[in-house]
Amino acid sequence: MRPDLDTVFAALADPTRRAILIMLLEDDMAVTDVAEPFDISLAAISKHLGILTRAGLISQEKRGRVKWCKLEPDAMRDASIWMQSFGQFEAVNLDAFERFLEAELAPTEPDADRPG
Amino acid sequence: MRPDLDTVFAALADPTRRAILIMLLEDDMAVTDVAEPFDISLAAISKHLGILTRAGLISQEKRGRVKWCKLEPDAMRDASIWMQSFGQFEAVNLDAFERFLEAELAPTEPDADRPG
DNA sequence: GCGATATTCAACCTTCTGGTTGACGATCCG
DNA sequence: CGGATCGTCAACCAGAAGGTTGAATATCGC
Repeated sequence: MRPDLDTVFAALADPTRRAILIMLLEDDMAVTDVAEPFDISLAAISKHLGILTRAGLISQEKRGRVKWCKLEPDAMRDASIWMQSFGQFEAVNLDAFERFLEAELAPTEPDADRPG
Repeated sequence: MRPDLDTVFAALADPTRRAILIMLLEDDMAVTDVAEPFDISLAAISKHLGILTRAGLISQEKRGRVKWCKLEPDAMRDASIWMQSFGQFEAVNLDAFERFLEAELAPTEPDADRPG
């Protein structure tokens, strides 16, 4: 399923949720561990994770009593593509960014498990 | 001034506002002309334009009694970079990637998005 | 000056959002 | 088994978001 841009952008509009996404860049995490650095209730975090899940930005898998949260970058790609239609970001540091990526990606094997 | 990601993403989360941005891709427009294809009041459109302006996504310049709206793609730039990091490059070395992100985004927004 | 046009302001309504707390269903472990 | 841990649910609340309408402000053109 492809959540619409409304849902994705709305999910991204909250700083807590963006912080969660950044945390998940490092590694998959359990709900309790996601909640740890924040000053809000576990229930609130649980809601945020629900919103991120409905937006397709993460997925959640329950193993035992622990629910693991995993980044799902595909949803963001759609939104990213939408934004790029506004194009002309040439002023940005994309040069630096691409050089960085080349350096990072070149040594490793191209990922086989990533659809198109 | 650099509006923060909260403001930009929140502005993008509304379909009316995204439609307005697409219209402005073609050409600068007066407020009344922006409102024309929509089924909501002019006042509502005026509010949307205010939100887009505060997000830095457009600018408004008054000439005579007509206020011209102009696309300002720069604001989308930060958000676009932020998103691309997740959308396309999650397989990269994340430590290095985060340092890159920090360098790109931190100067304007100290740690709102990066707890701990 | 006056009426028409362009846009915003102010007040209001309803719905959504993000937070709380307390109770609950599962699951692990001693 | 029984207690602790993990996570969600339900009810509730304050405030923000998106819409409305009607009045107000500016500017244009005659």
